[in-house]
Amino acid sequence: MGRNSRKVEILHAASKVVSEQGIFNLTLDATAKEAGISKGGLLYHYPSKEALVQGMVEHLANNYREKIANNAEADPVDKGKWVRAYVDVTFNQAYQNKDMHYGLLAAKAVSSNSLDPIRELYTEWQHEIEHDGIDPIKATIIRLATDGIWLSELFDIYHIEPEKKEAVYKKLKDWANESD
Amino acid sequence: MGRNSRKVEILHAASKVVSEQGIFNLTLDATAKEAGISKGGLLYHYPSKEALVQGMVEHLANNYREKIANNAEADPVDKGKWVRAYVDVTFNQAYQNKDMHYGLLAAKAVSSNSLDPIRELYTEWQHEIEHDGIDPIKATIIRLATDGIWLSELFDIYHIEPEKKEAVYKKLKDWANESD
DNA sequence: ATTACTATACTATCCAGACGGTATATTTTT
DNA sequence: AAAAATATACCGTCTGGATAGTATAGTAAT
Repeated sequence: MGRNSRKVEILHAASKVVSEQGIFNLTLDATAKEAGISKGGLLYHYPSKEALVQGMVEHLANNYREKIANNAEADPVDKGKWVRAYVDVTFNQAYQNKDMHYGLLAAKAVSSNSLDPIRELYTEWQHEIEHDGIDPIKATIIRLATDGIWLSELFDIYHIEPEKKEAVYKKLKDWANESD
Repeated sequence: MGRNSRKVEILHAASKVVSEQGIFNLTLDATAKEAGISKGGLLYHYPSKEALVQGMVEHLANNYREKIANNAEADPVDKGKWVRAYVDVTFNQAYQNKDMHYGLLAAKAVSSNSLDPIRELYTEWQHEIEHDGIDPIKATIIRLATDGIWLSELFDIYHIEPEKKEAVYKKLKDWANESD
């Protein structure tokens, strides 16, 4: 219970299954096997598949929320700090650990309300971004463009060359720094 | 054979199943029932579930490609016409018929290469957008922001108020018109 | 001794795909 | 033109394998 509890390990295993074998293979058996426990053990922690997916979503939402909040807090400049935090975290941190992607896909596949924690999160961020001291429409566009990058990674649809991606990142950051 | 062939009707039925019941319920039975034919009849047209999803993806990719191309061709101003076409179609036409969404989700769920037609499509567009007479980075950002809107609709994650969405749309169009 | 956890065995359901048939054109042969 | 052959477009049933979830009998730790 004290350490990185088993429940979190199971969540990571589930993400790994989705990432390597696709949503349709996110079965209780596959997750248990990946986590190195028995199916019974898995069901002890998450009594149903839906509960497992719910756990994935809640975990990633909390993680993401914390990352962005920390990033915004650490920013010495107040104006535009939430927008910058959103851009920074999504560009630089979200890709290492793609749990966000797979959790989202799993949640979308399983049921509509399993996405509720994500909805809540986005509502919070949208509020911060619109009251961040910069033009709210411009701030929203910066955020949307960041989401666009994220979409392309999520579906693995197209790849912007690294230099181009870097240039996009720089320009978005510039905009988040401009007075208006 | 002459009219809106049965195969297309089946594709729409499959999209409807995904939209109303989620990916996990995209079964051959459910699709057949929705299309008003028997399972055997369905399998006559699409010999496997994978073939069905492949059909969905190809159909929506062709549709989308055509829409954007028509829009770009109809634009009297050459500079920025592809960017404007992308923004216009995605904002104003893609949402009515959400086949794009569900087809994409189904493809992502089924297998990696079933997304190939979409990849090809995006590669084409990216090329046009980067050679559209406006700053390629700015053009890319406009496109990414448009994708961001699309992501939010796809996952039904958050809703920007209509006036705000309209303002975003206007600003993106403005940018696509600037000389820069 | 209670809690946290594991493992095995089992049930009931679901689903993809195969298969054998039917009905109705269309084409070819005679 | 009649008969025979072929192609197209379905229908309904069956089966084998997979899967969610249950039941239960345990073990290890605190």
